[in-house]
Amino acid sequence: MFKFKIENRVGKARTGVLKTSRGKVATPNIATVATHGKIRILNKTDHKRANPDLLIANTFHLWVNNKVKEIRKAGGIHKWNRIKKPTMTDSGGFQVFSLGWGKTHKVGKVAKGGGLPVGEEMGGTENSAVKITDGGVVFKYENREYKLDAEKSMKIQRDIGADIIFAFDECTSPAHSRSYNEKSLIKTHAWAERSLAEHKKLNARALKGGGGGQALFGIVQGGIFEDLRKKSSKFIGSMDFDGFGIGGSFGEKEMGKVIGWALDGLPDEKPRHLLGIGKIGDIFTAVERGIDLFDCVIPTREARHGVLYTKGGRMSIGRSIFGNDNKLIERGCGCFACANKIKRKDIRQMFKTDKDKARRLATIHNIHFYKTLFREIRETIAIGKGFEKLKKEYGVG
RNA sequence: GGGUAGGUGGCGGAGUGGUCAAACGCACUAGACUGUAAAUCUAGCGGCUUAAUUGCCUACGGGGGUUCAAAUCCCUCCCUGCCCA
Repeated sequence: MFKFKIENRVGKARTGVLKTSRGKVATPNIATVATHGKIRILNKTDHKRANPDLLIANTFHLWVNNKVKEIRKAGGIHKWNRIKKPTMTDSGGFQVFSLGWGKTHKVGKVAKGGGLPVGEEMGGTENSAVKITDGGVVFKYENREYKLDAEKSMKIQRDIGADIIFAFDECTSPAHSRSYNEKSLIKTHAWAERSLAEHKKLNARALKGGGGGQALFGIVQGGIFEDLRKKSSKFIGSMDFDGFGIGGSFGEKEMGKVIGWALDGLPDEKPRHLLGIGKIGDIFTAVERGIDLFDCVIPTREARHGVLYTKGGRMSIGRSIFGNDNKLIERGCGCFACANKIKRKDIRQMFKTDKDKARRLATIHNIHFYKTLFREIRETIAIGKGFEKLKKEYGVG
């Protein structure tokens, strides 16, 4: 089952409800990253404590770690990890970038500043780890080769059995030229058609066999180029996807514009997911342009690295100024750590003496923080006021 | 009492005649992290100074000596570990 209903609107921003067979997700919302099927460092109990609304696992990493067979035998990811939360899987398209050009160019998907590309294929031209052809992609990963394409990604994602899956695409690098993006977009569009066709086949078979259907989201690419983004948006938006992902790379500065172009040709009534974005400021930027869903490693990865989020700002809790800070991580926070009266100086100390525990508590706190952020965003949209004020509360603007 | 191994930065520990303010760890300090190569990575870490890796000063248990030159060789004293009595 998959349904999406928009409930409130303020300008282009909207709230809605996504219904899956694992439950409802109020939007806007963020999927917590659970690459290998569970959130890093958290145990079973911690997952309940953190209680994320939505999870996203990763096709490529589950596949190369030989987990897919196990998952299929167990009857899908929800039975395998025993986490009954609406779940998505990414297609492996991001690894085409992160393990390939991302390493060559030494950049992430959001380049510092903006104004890229700096030049034609800047920062290196040898992408030896990932070979990309019209047909698909060959990854050289840990001394083995893995061949992935649209059909294969769909099959694997079917085996994993998440509620929402993504089309196979190529995420380009922020250092890629216009001409590279043009050629890449042709591939991504062809792969979108192949993904959709394969998915329809597999989904029909699954539904006939009494299994659960999955929703498939197509992905808009096009780099930082207005015409390419709009073209992709129109092309992908006209296809029979259940929802859409905005993928690819850009610079910090042009993010808002790129999101606008990428949403330009999408049907209004279907959900839009901004892939891999999750800094607080970026979330506000995206929500006010009409994004419904996000996913990002920031809350969990930074937690493990000792960054705790509060409305007052990010705290690198290892800093010496917190050595004597008797305040709670955040006053009024209802997360497991704060409810247990963990003080800043305590968790700082714990990062030295019991790192795993500190990382777990920090992860739970940050997930809770993001949940609160999104709940408040939804509330301001629902009552039609307070969005700008909320931005300020979160130190944005 | 005899023997033996040692004493280097906050700690552990390289170095055994010149290129040493001194490898490498740890600790400490600061920074990064945007569809997880990430339980990770970067940088700094004697003092003062400079636009600068620029310049100066202090350091290898204490004292003395050999040498153009010593943490490195010699003498002596002190201290520590271990073994024997």
